[in-house]
Amino acid sequence: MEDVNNKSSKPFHRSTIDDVARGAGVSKTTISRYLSGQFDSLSEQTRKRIEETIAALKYRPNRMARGLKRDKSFTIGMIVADITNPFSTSILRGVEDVCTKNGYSLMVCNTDNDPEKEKEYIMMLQAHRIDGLIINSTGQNNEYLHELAEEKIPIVLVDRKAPELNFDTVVTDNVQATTKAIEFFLEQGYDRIAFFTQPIGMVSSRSERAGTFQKMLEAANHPSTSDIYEADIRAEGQLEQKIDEFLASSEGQFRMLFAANGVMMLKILNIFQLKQIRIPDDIGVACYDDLDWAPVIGPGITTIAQPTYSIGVNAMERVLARIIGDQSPGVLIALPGTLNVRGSTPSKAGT
Amino acid sequence: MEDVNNKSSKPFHRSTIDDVARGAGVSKTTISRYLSGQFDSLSEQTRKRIEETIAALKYRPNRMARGLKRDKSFTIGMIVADITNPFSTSILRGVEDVCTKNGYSLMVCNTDNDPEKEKEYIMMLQAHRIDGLIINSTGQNNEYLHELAEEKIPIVLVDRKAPELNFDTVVTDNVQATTKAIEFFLEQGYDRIAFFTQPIGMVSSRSERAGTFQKMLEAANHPSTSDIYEADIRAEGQLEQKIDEFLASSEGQFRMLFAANGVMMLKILNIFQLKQIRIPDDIGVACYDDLDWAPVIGPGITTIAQPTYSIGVNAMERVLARIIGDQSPGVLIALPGTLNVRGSTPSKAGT
DNA sequence: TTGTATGCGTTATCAT
DNA sequence: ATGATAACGCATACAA
Repeated sequence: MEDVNNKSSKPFHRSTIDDVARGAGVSKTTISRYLSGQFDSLSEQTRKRIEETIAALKYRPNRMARGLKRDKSFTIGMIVADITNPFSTSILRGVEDVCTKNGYSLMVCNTDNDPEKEKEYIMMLQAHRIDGLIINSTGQNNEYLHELAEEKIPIVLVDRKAPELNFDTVVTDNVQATTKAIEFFLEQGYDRIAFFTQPIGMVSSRSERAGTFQKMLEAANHPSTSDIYEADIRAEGQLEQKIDEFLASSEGQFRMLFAANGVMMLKILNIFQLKQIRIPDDIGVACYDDLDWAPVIGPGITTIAQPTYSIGVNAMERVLARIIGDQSPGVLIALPGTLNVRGSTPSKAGT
Repeated sequence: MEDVNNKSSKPFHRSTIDDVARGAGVSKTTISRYLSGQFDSLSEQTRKRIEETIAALKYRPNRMARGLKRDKSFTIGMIVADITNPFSTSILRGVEDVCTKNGYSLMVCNTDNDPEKEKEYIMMLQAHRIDGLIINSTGQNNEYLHELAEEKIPIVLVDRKAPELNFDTVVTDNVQATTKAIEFFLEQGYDRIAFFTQPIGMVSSRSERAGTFQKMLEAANHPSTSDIYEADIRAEGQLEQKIDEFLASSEGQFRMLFAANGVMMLKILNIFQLKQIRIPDDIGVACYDDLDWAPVIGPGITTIAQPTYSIGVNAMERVLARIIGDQSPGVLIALPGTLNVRGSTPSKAGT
């Protein structure tokens, strides 16, 4: 069996533009012209000869060399808070498709919502001279983002706004989506509605969702105006404690729990299961993110589908627009969410 | 508000090693020494001056230039069949963590199991002069992979073997994991066990799982020896048809369905839900991949947890080993899976 | 239609 | 302990 890993066998020579030039009997300038598709300044003859030589030599232009010369890496950086979250990967898919179609490669970085990691990644991507950055930011590194922006590198914010930065931003229209959901919940006649979210902090998507929740319940003069529960799902026991709080305070009432994202919903459902709390008999539930398990759990979980793939596509399209010279002020793109009603949110009347 | 996107404002100058040299009043060679950590050949004085200058100028070494010179990009390529599958992202997490710790960046590519896309990505990564490749291959592009290997680029196969390639390979120990699961199913006393898989083709993980299933049932003289169903989950109606087939043929028997991966399991559960087939009353189920919904669906779904994160870590560690010179023949690392028994697979006796 | 020469931002070799 | 210079692989201005 051939030992493909033996580095010492022969000091492998990767062919360069010079090799191709020599092989085709022309200058490297001519090869370069071929590579950049300037076929009209090439004779049919030489063009064919170049083609053959490239194939024979298995020549692949070195992107680093090209990038160095043209000051363009043809790679895009993407920083996500949690690559494990289907929300992120779906956006990633959208970004990737647009990248590929336009000849860009994608460098993916996962921060676990850790500002320190995020900072490291920003600097690393900067060192790679990325041509654009799509980021689901923690909001703690605006200084470094701003530095990137000063270098004329297009930056697009995803899922989280940062008005002070004036970057292009692509998000779900959280006010619209939340409004639609709450309207429905109110119609169903719930006496108590709990909103469960991860710590709101400065994360715009969280504050918009919680804010809309509160405003609407106030407007409806609903008893649950302050039933907003913040819990760090990584902190042992914290979520369960908040759940117990709500369950105790709403004992016997027609109630539901609205989770601000799919991952949190799943954690909550786990806890419910341990406590033998039944859905929707003991409590109704609904959440953001229409993940693939939603139809299958219990009576089906009511969800708000976010236009994730589309968010990715739009984000990358903004990057491209900036690259080709768009200099207008930062644009905000808010894409509508969709409410999927399932069995987990019955009406008080009994439909 | 400052217009950070206005490219024409001032022709931004990104500082280079020359700027730093000038600023610190030394030669670029000295700066280069500093950058590569050769502090023992630098006076305390100049070292501090360089440090200050770098900070003042916000200098970031250009990785393309460095890569060009040293013939090393410090980036790793990762090609996955489906980034949307939690199985993939979990591996990705492992790969990423090891990358970051060692100063490597990660280029992520998603093929949708399309050999053509895969080929494009391989060539693109080659053009970037990646220092290593981790790939969940379709198996249709061995020619190009081999070409990469000839260029002494370490390649690690993940989840799928390709013995003819002699690459390092990291997988779940499918025989071990499947054996453990089937032993359990047999103990539970099922009269019929269906194995549902995506088209086996040349994918080693699929064939090993199906093969082990078949061998074990034969050894046990079990009636389900040929209850192996292949279905393309993207083909409309195909999965449902196979399900109907099995349901009809096993009517009234104590039976279960074993799905070869989590995504497929979810599709099947969807179909069961539509048909109002109850778990485990009408049929038991189990699957590969211990995804986060498993404990929460129905009575809890029995699963085989794959050591995904660890697969990623091991894969990247193999890449690093090759980079620092390991020239031994391709290594196979088979990591054990874990059986998680839940309510979806009751015993005939009634436990 | 084709070629020559220079430079992109680094590192490495050889001096001093 | 520090510098001058060449070279990495390519694109571009300028010539021919």
